[in-house]
Amino acid sequence: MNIQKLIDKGLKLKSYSKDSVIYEPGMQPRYVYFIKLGEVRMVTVSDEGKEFIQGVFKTGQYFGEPALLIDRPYLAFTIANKDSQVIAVNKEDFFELIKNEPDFSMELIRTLSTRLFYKSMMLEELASEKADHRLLTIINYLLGDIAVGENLKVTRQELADMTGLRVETVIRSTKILAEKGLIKTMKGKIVKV
Amino acid sequence: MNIQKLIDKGLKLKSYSKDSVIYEPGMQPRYVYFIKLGEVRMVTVSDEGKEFIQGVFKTGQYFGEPALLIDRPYLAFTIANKDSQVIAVNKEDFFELIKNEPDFSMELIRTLSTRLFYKSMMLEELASEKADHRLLTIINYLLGDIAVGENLKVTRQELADMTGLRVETVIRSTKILAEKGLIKTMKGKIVKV
DNA sequence: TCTCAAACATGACTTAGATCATAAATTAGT
DNA sequence: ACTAATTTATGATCTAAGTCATGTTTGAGA
Repeated sequence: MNIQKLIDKGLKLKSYSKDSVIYEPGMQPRYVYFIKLGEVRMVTVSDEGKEFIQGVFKTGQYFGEPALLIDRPYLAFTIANKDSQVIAVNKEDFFELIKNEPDFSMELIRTLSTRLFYKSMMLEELASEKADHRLLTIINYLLGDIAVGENLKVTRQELADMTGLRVETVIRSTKILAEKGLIKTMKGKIVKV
Repeated sequence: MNIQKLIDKGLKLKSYSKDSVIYEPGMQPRYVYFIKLGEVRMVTVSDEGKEFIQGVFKTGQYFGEPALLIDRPYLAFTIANKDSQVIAVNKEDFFELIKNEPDFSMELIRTLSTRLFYKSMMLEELASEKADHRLLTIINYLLGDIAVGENLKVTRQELADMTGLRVETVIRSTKILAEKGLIKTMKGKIVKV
């Protein structure tokens, strides 16, 4: 979906400063959010305060549709990772978009499928595999996005919040993976080889 | 989607006997499967042989689209839970369906959203919560589908395979939940109150 | 280049849930 | 109604990962 098109339609652009909350669990969904600029993380928080990163959304991507489409309160927080500008598209406009822009509708179906695929993979990992395997799987997944020689701009804490492990475990496990030669690290950072 | 319509179009009806495999991990997707009659489970299996139930699909539902839509090999097995009849719709026909049947396209978007919602919920559970909480969450989820007084036709093993726990743990935990009055059991079966 | 906060590291101890073994209760098929 | 096969049950260990405590390294901003 072309963001400019949405702006042309007169839809409102909202700004969120780093770490501000866009929506939180329990709220009734009213908008789908298209990111014009910035980055947003979607996290669920357990009763004991443990965070789990459900996803990260970047410039050009959108989030919040599933809850809106099936009309159920949000499960997660979405929080700006950086100062961000988003366009909030209300329900009616979003349904219009699906109806009248067949390309968008197809694109949405693909996006949802991709996310579903990722979640299925992670579910399998969390349900069945132990720390090392779990870690290696997301590391490889994240490495897919970057170029050889680059390093992952992700902290151990973030890896922990994506795998359901604790920082200490992630630290110990990455060390083991590096020793086994399954990943390469430089000054703590994980680099693509 | 109306199954009869698909049959009228001359699409082939395939039969699978209980426990036969419809597709397995690694295969390149060629069809989307509409269930005319029966029931199918989608399971991933870890290296150590542990099964995880990704989903269960019943008469009138369809499965296998995400992999086909994003053109990635299947992650899971799908296996007939009962003798089943399914219509295999090939890629071209499926894309036709999305393009030419706006109702179907909307329905598909909603279906994908619902599954995404369920997976997000389960991910949060597996990543952060302990056995009892995890179990109670799927039990309540499953109870949503049945009437008061009815009991869940799910074995402890199946609950284990949905939560990533082991049978013994599920057995011990259900007992605890029943003692706490959070669920009700009769002759081992969990009943809706 | 110095300082402070964030991120990484490591050891010691605890624990939830896995594993293994064995038995009782249900259910299904004849 | 009777056997065989599932499914549920329970006790005794074992272990991966969590927890807690206390460093050390790295990097961002003055």
